[in-house]
Amino acid sequence: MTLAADKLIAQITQEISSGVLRPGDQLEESALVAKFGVSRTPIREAIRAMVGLGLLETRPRKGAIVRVLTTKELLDLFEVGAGLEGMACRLAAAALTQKDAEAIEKALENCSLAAQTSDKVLYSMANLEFHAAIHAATDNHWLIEQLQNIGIHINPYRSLPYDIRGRLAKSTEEHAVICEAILSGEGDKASELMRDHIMLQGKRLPAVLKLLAQ
Amino acid sequence: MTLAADKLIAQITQEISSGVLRPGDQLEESALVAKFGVSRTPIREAIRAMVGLGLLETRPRKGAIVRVLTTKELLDLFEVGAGLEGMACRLAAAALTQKDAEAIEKALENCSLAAQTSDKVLYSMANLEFHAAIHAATDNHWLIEQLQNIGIHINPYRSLPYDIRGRLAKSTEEHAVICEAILSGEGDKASELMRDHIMLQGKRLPAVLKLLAQ
DNA sequence: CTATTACAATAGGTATACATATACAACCTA
DNA sequence: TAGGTTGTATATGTATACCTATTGTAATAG
Repeated sequence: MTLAADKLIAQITQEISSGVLRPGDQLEESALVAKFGVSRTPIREAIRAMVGLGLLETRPRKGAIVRVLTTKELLDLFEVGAGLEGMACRLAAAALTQKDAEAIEKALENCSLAAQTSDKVLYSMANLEFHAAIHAATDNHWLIEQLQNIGIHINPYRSLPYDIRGRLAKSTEEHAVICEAILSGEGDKASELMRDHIMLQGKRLPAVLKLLAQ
Repeated sequence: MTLAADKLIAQITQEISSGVLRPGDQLEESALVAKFGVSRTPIREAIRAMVGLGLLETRPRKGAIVRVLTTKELLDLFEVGAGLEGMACRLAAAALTQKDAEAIEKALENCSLAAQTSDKVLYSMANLEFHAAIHAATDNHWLIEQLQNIGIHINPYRSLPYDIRGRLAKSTEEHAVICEAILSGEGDKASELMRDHIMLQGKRLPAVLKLLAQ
């Protein structure tokens, strides 16, 4: 027996993350009423919750739009994300269990396979799996939540980051070194490697944004 | 013309942060209706927004309570907070302006003065000022938001952390070393010092929680 | 005396009605 | 013809009514 608002939050979040809803898009309550077949009350509750999560923004009497991030804000977000991903590596190295280690290695293997076949969609999934495996290994739920939230925010802006020739193989190599550092307990080293790994993508962000703006 | 829900969010957040509302306290909608003189609609909107912010939690048909953090969750929160505070130092060292430097030094001086007079309330304020000055110097608004949110969460649990003899002076010393590292551009060093500085308080958290539980 | 069930009261979940501000368009005036 | 003002339509903000699930209490049965 889930609440109507919770279902709406999940659905709308998914649409934002997947790019169906794009930054700046207006969310008209009446349209959502028609679309989801519920009254305005749960719609408005979902909207307010997502404002709290930073996914939407509202202006009085102007309704809700999907939050638009400036290039500066996105770079800030990347910076924090890179730092948190690094932190995750450090904590993972310190708290690693056998199960965690196996999950990370499995994900790394999937990355490798996807990179060999140059399958971008598959690689994207394996990439997420790799990072998620590290997150899980931290055993720090607050950190995991923050990283998930940042992922939702960043996702719409990284539609085509893997188009650069040879990037898949390079990225997998970086993953391998990070994985090795975590498994050997070198938390600080893994942390810095991961931060650099993420910031590398952040550096390309302005170019990606230019493409998306066209 | 601010929205009713926004005012409610600010008010209730303040009450949580200041300890008027304690973790686990029930927020009855009818009581809030009576207290604030608005209808249930904006009340519920405020509640949902604060759920998104992580300050409240709701169970279906059971309404909202102030989010209760287990000791584990609080330690996780401290860990992330320490990491982000460290990150703030690193970024501050990299982006420091003259104005920022002066603000940090001013705050450090206030810490020193408060420590000399052993004024715990004054020290608490100066301490916040010191950290806020570093946050501002990062020029990373996302990071600042996260740190503020974590502060709101941690605040209710640190009512009496400065009772340990000599802690004020010691803490100020640590601040001084951190300040020096930032001002001299040693970001990584400042980052680690700050992380240790925060984690030191985190280590004492279980003891503090035991006191609060009595 | 205790345990279980049923009923009632209460509080949250949803729908809808009402109020108001904003935006757009049309018309009037200069 | 251009600009401003006014009116109307629409969408958001707020209030309230209705419904349902949960909880507590009381009564009855074992």
